[in-house]
Amino acid sequence: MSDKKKTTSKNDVHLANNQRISTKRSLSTQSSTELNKTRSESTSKRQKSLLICVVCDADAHGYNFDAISCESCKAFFRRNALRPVQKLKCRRNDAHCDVRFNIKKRCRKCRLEKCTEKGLDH
Amino acid sequence: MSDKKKTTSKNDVHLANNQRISTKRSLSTQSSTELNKTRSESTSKRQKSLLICVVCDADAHGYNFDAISCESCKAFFRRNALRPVQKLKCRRNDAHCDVRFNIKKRCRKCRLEKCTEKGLDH
DNA sequence: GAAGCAGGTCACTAGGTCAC
DNA sequence: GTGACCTAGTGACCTGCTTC
Repeated sequence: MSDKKKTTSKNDVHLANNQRISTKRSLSTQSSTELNKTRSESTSKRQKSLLICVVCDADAHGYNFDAISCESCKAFFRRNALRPVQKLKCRRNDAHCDVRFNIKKRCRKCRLEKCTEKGLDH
Repeated sequence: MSDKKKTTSKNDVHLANNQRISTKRSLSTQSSTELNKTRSESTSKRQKSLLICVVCDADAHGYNFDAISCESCKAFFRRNALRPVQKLKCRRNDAHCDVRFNIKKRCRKCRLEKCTEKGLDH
């Protein structure tokens, strides 16, 4: 667990308030510049709800599987990461369903694809 | 899903004893901030039979299709939600049939209309 | 010790099933 | 067609490990 961290610019934190900062945890590697945000840097108190999930835009409070993600996408990805995407069926057959948090019945296939696309890594 | 959490006023729980509490689950969407109801808040033990169906006044034990509804109205709505109401015929032609649980043959059209009116959402 | 995250747990509900 | 029961998916919260 833990450390996941890799930070790529792609991992700039997407704040709910539309700011962007890079807060990747320590991890790894990429340019260290991006990773700067240390825990303390990003203000000692983790801006708990200033982050937004890269998958569904819901409030997030940190990294899960190497990406800023919310509790529900984290759980979703945990359950489905190992499942072959092909086994899932898109609700609309066009594979571009909206999977944002405010959508009632989110397409599992599209949600899983978006997780992968956004860099969630199990 | 979840714990339910969010509470919208329309979703205040209608208790049999005439109390109201809000226990909405997350449903959807609203801002996640609202979702705070914790498990314990909504009383740890969901007051299983204190709820009454908004459609037919039968005992309910939680939300179905975004409204406090009983098992039978849930099944009814699931089967008929997508059916055009116009295709149904009111048993009395006045479209105000009593659809409470103690009525023997409930008018399908009026029952479906009441479901919609009470906010059941598929 | 504090903080962050992976994984576990469990209340809750949508949808399926089936006797009637 | 109805309604009771069952099952699987969801998401909030919890637990434990790791790092600082």
